Amino acid sequence: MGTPFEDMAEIDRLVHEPSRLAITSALSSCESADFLFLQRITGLSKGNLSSHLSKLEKGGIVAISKNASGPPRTTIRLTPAGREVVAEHWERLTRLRDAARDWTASQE
Amino acid sequence: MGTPFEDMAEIDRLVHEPSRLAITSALSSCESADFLFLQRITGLSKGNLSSHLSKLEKGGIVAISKNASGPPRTTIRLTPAGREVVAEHWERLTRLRDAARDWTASQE
DNA sequence: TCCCTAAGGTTTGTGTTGCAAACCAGACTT
DNA sequence: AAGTCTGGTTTGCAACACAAACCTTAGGGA
Repeated sequence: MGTPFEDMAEIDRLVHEPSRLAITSALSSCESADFLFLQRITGLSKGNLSSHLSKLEKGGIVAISKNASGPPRTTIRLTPAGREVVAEHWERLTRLRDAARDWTASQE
Repeated sequence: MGTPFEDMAEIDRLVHEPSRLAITSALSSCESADFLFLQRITGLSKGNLSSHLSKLEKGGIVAISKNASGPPRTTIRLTPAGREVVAEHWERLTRLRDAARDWTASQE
């Protein structure tokens, strides 16, 4: 029920935001990645990356682990739930795009 | 140059926002649509729809025309430039998703 | 003619974001 | 001791999304 257009209202803005879309996409192709690696491939500043990761963590999308002793080093991975949310998000986008392509019905 | 992840930084937030993604998608499948029609299929409130349309208009994505006399009636269509921006946006998203799928290189 | 209502928008107010820039702090190196 | 690398937090601000209040024109009834 509801057009794919209405469906967009339910989109998950947590994942949809461009920087976070980049982060989750990068993570979805690997088991885990560390902070500096994510920073390099996304081009984000560390402050920015840090706050995006905090939001993703709070939302249960990623898990963050730091090694307590030794040099600071942070490892990030998608949680199983996060992996699902990300997949669902892409499916929603795909549905919308396909609907836009195929949809020529009752306009008035 | 630059990974598709970095590429996301250049995403057009004007189009990327969920409601506007729905609006532009709906418009891309038809020549033009009127205000009430867009409101029905997107499920947006009129106030909200109005402000989204204003932003899209200011950004050159859509053209808005109103019939001066008679009952109020507003017609919206994608501009040629807007059609291009929207297409480019979807291509960028597709590139990102495909990259996430295919990309298993050098994760140190 | 004068209200009344409804359609179709626009404006305003408010809380939330995203971002840059500044600051902080532990561990190694020299 | 000084410097650098790592991984952050905090602060300040401008832009945004949304809801709710407001405005305007058209037509209907008395």
